[in-house]
Amino acid sequence: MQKKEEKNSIIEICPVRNVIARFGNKWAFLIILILNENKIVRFSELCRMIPDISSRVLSGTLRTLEADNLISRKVYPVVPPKVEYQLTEIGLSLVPLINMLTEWAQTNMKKIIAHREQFETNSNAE
Amino acid sequence: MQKKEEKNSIIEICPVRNVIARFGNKWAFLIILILNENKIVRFSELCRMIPDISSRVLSGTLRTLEADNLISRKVYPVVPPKVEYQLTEIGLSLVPLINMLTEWAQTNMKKIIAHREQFETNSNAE
DNA sequence: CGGCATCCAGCCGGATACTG
DNA sequence: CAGTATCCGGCTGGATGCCG
Repeated sequence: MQKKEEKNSIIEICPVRNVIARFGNKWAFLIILILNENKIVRFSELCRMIPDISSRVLSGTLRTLEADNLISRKVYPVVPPKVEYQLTEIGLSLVPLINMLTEWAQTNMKKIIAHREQFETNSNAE
Repeated sequence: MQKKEEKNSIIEICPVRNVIARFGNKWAFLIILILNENKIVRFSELCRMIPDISSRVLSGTLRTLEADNLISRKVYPVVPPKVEYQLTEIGLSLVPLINMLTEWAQTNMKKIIAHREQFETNSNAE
């Protein structure tokens, strides 16, 4: 199961990245933001709010976030099934950071993308 | 070159993630932090400071960061070659955010990992 | 020294189909 | 409704070797 036990340089062990890497995936930030705005959201609502995500990936992402206790999952034993997701306290405490990242990105976006395009043009031209 | 032109849902276009995704990779954060502490670092120094990274991946990551104007690359036309990397202003402006993320991770790390392990145990047991 | 070329394994995310 | 099962393509990251 865990085979990276050997590669224990200071950096590979570094638990910070271990933690951060979990929501560095494609959808985690967005899901956290949506849960923050809507407080309690059902699975199918998330599906509709993020049209590009497949239910397989959505459920996987939710599972990871739940495992890390960033979101909580509540199942109602009814038919048809009903499952609600919401942020935990830890998840909530992450929201301001995500917002700051988002603001930073919005602020610097234009310059970054412009520079990126120019950089690639130069690379190709050279 | 760019074939995702069609998939232009609100989210897929979302430029914020487009920007953030670039340093959501395995080494970017760490490199930015190292450059912040050492101001000016040569390629081989980075190699030594991050023993787990291959030179191929390191140079790729540096290139991406340079393309986005987060770091600058200065080549000295000497033999043997000498290349120095340092943060740009934009890169520098990102440092506080990374530090906050790091602090957040350090604060919540233990709880998160504990919860994760318990979660996985439950999943296997059930 | 600072890369790039090549090759390759593993994982991530997407499409589709099916189920309690 | 809320997933799981299966399959699969592509990208990321790692190992190695070469080159100006």
